[in-house]
Amino acid sequence: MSITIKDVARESGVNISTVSRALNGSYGVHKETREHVLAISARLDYRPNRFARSLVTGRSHTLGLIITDIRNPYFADVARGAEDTARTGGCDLILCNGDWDADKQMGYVHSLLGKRVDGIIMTPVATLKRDHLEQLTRCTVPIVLLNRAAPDKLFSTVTADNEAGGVLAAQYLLRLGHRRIAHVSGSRRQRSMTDRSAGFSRGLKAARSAELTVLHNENTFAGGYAMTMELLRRRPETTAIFASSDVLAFGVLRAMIEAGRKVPEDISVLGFDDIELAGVVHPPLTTIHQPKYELGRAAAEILLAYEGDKATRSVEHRVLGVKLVERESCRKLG
Amino acid sequence: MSITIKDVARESGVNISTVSRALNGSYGVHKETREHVLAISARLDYRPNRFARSLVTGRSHTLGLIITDIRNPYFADVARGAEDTARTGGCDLILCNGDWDADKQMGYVHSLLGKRVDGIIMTPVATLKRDHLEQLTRCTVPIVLLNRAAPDKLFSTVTADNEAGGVLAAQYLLRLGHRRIAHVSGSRRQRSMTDRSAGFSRGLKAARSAELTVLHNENTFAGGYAMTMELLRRRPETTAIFASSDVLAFGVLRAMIEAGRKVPEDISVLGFDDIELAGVVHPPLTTIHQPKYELGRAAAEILLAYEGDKATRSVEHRVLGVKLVERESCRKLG
DNA sequence: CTGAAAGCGCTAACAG
DNA sequence: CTGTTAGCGCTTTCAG
Repeated sequence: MSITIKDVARESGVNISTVSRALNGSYGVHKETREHVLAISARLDYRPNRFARSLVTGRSHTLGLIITDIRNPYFADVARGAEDTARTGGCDLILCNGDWDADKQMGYVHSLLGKRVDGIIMTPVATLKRDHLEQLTRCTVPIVLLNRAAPDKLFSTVTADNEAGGVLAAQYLLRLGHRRIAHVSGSRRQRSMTDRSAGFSRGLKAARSAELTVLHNENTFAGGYAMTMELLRRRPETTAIFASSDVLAFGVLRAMIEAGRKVPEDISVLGFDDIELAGVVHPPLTTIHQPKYELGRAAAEILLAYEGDKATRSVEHRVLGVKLVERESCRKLG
Repeated sequence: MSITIKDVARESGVNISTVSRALNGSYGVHKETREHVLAISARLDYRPNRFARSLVTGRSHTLGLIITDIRNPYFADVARGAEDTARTGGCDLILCNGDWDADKQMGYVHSLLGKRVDGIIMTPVATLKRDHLEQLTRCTVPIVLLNRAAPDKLFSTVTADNEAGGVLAAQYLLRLGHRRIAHVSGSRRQRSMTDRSAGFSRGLKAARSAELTVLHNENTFAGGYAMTMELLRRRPETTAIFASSDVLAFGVLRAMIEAGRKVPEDISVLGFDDIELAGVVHPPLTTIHQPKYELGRAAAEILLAYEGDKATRSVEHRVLGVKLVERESCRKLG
């Protein structure tokens, strides 16, 4: 058995409550007493049992993060932002990979609830049913939803301004003189994807002469590749492609290489996300930067703020800005 | 306040100890009683307080994972393997980003110790001093070291067979007919890097005529780029480069593009790790595959096994095999 | 098979 | 400023 507050108390010749006070820095302990206690507990390598503390305080100093898969670089960034911030606020972060599986996600929620985490950050999968959401609303711990634009009255949300990013993409391509444009995107059921597409369409409307071809497939390298192959067949005259994610754009790039079309000489490619490798592929990908790290940070901040005053647990919605990062995959036409 | 075991007991008209037994499946509860209790607790949406339980059982059902940065895709894979396995064993995983900072790492260790985690997986930074290591040996919880070949008597370790990977790389390049070979690597202070280099040198010795140029720099994209630029100046006759990591290899690839040297036509490039993007860059990178996910899994497995019998906590060392993955960045000479 | 009771280690009133 | 005491919610003997 490890050493407890009693040992420290006995060793320093004071009562356990004095030890507790000395360690927690509450006022009302004589300076010398405190220092003595601190010295003893350091010597004994005393480590307060967080369970015992949490049992009485009701706070675990732990946050839960439920994402789909940490191997997705996007979520790794988010996780890092959340962990750094949680740590600053004295909290640990429990990592949960939900894998697009609604039941698995809900299983994590329940597990975290059992651990009495102080808050949960989650990227809800689109397949989360009303029933599930209702369960969430009944939760006693605060939940922050990531990448869910729908401004719920029940949960706080943090999301990138996907629609504005779509508009930005459109404006940029138009400015470069492109008119025969294609858009490859992921699942129509994922809000972040559809918002980008909506913004893009809206942005293109500014130019009457623009022609837009839209394709959907899964949001993966393979999906981007497949859509591009189809596009080259159906619309070989296309001069620019906007992909809803960098991963999709990588698939586009790969397809272009195989089709012998040079980027950006023959065709421009624009991505979304700005994951680290966007700057590494060839050609370096011009893309819409999304503040991934900051997304995680913002979510954790909201949760930490709740900890301060449990009373005023008002719902909050943060939308973080996006921006264009010009590299070398797009060029001015003509 | 959330609902407790007392509420369930009262509602089902039995004693709390009966509820506890019914829920924990221990024998000695009448079938009907158990079912009744289970029904009630489900209706009440009862969630046992894990703190209270842990306080008495002494087990937290939580593992800690200390890595340098989850944004490194390599660690994301490891983390995923560890999380999946921990979860299977009924444990949560606390994520800690230690950032190559020995003090930060030790801070995490102490924090996790306070939380009474059941075990810690860590990638010890090379700068961890003897003093730090001694602190670790005094820990009451089991610690598994990742990527630390030195077979300690004090800690269990899990590592990829880096040296064998280096040998594999040498044999492959020799088989392709290369003789003027370069090797770009990361810090000389990182064991996983030096093991790869050692294996590579040893493997090359098989061919008397082989000439080897070795360069060191930081293990990043930029490092690989810089070393390649220098190499092209100093040894333009080189026909093949072995990089100690895929990230380094990406830097090499980039430098080649800028220098107008075609891969693999003009020069072959071989990586190490097989991160996901190795197959996506152009040309797809031939590399030594390292079982990242399995590394995380193995580490978690060791910890979970300890949980079973705390008595037989024998130190264990696992070395996982590596293999060559041929893609398109190397070619046969002549 | 079930109930009563003793803690696990700590914090937080309440006295002194 | 410091000691006493009563729990936090749960598991686990020990009786019955």
